[in-house]
Amino acid sequence: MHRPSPTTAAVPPPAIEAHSGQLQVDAPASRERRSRLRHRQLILDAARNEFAAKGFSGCQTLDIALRAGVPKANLYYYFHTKENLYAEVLQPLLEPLRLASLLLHEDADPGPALKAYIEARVQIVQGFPLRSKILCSELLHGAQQLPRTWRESLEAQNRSEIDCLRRWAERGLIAAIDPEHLLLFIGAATQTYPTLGWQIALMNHNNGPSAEDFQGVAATLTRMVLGGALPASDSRPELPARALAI
Amino acid sequence: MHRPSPTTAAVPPPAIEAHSGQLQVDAPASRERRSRLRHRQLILDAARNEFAAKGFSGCQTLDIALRAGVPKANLYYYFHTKENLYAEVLQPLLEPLRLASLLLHEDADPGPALKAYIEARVQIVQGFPLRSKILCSELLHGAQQLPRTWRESLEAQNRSEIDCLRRWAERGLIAAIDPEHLLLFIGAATQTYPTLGWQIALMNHNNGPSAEDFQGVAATLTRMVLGGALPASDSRPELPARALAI
DNA sequence: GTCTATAAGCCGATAGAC
DNA sequence: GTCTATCGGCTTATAGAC
Repeated sequence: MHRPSPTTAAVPPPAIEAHSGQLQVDAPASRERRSRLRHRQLILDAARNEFAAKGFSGCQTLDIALRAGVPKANLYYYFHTKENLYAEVLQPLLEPLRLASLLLHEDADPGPALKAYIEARVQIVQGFPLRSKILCSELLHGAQQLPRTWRESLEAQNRSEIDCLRRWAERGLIAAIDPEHLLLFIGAATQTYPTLGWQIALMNHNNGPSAEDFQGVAATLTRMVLGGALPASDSRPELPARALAI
Repeated sequence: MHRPSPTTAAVPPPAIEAHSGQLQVDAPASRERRSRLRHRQLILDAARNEFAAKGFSGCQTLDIALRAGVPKANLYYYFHTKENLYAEVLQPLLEPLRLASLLLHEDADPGPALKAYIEARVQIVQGFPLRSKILCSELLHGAQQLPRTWRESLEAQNRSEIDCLRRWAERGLIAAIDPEHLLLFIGAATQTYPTLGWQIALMNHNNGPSAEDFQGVAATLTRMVLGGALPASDSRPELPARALAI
């Protein structure tokens, strides 16, 4: 597309923002205004957790209100509908996903670009674990609850990424792996933690994945993708592409 | 509950069983008995599709009944509750998953065992695409709708697989990749198709993934796992495990 | 066994007092 | 802006005729 080459990190802002919302940023506002923001944020936080735990149709607005510690009507005062609340919860995910997608462009060097892309995707999951989980569930069911524009945007990103990988493969820069497979694979793997968080709870870490876990995900995934996707540099076992199937 | 056990169709045979239910296999049964089985199967087929499309709480029993072409009450006559119907839909997945899990045992040769495991997992997804999707969504939300025994069984399998990988790593038979990461990774990737089927619909194939697609998944995944998980046979780029992280 | 008609209660959303 | 009390519709499940 049109990108100044993937230097180091990818997605700029999302660093922490894991659980509690941002503090009130503007000082001069009146007490009412601050309260308004705070209540909105309380509800958004509660909604994020409830949606992540039970899905859109699996959770109730009453539960969200109870978790937020506000009356249910308050929730409708601020967000009007359950769908709106859902969309606002997911909102912060869109821009980082778009930026990550831009890392895969035809003129980039596949190795560093894939590495940066994987790191960006992992960072998104690390920075927005619950929202990533919600989005995963949403895609799983056809994104029926997503605003049309969001859905179209995500579709376009996906097409662009596939095109990039396909051209790389045509030019012999990466192995002739189906671009769809590679991409779905990266997407599935980076979303591994929010997706299969249920299994993770069984493991040694009981308080959710740590920073080291995410480092491990990025390292493992990058290693596997680069090991499998880049053309064989020298003599590797060289598995015949079809020999393993079914 | 109180059912005379569905004689023919149960758990053992599931070989194909992709979409439509099996035909009536036993000849001598009375017409009523056949009709009973056929109606049960009609409902199960409809339920599988509805649950896969919208999730447990996202779909309604009325929709299932309409899709099956039977009155809603019929559905409750056969399955009593929505939960029961859900569990019966998922049932055929359990034994294949257990068998696949058994492929990872400490005494096996890691390379062939991992290859066989991946193929088994991919075959499960290929043989039961909708059920796999349903189970994925179920795990995503904490398996809250699964019978307790099923949940415990899946947990035990997961622990066993992790233990196997850990011992292999301790003995130097595979690279020192976190077993959890490798397993989650394989699970996420094999479930790629049912998980992200929505994105796949955007691609060249509009009628769902073909047998070639599944071959490609198994090949790609095996190549990546073996390329990344097995100890470097000779001189490979050799990415330092932590250099890539964040 | 099959199906219509309805019960029971849950849940998103709102009216309206404060 | 906040909250209680409640509506109205939807959804699981059943009663009871056939």
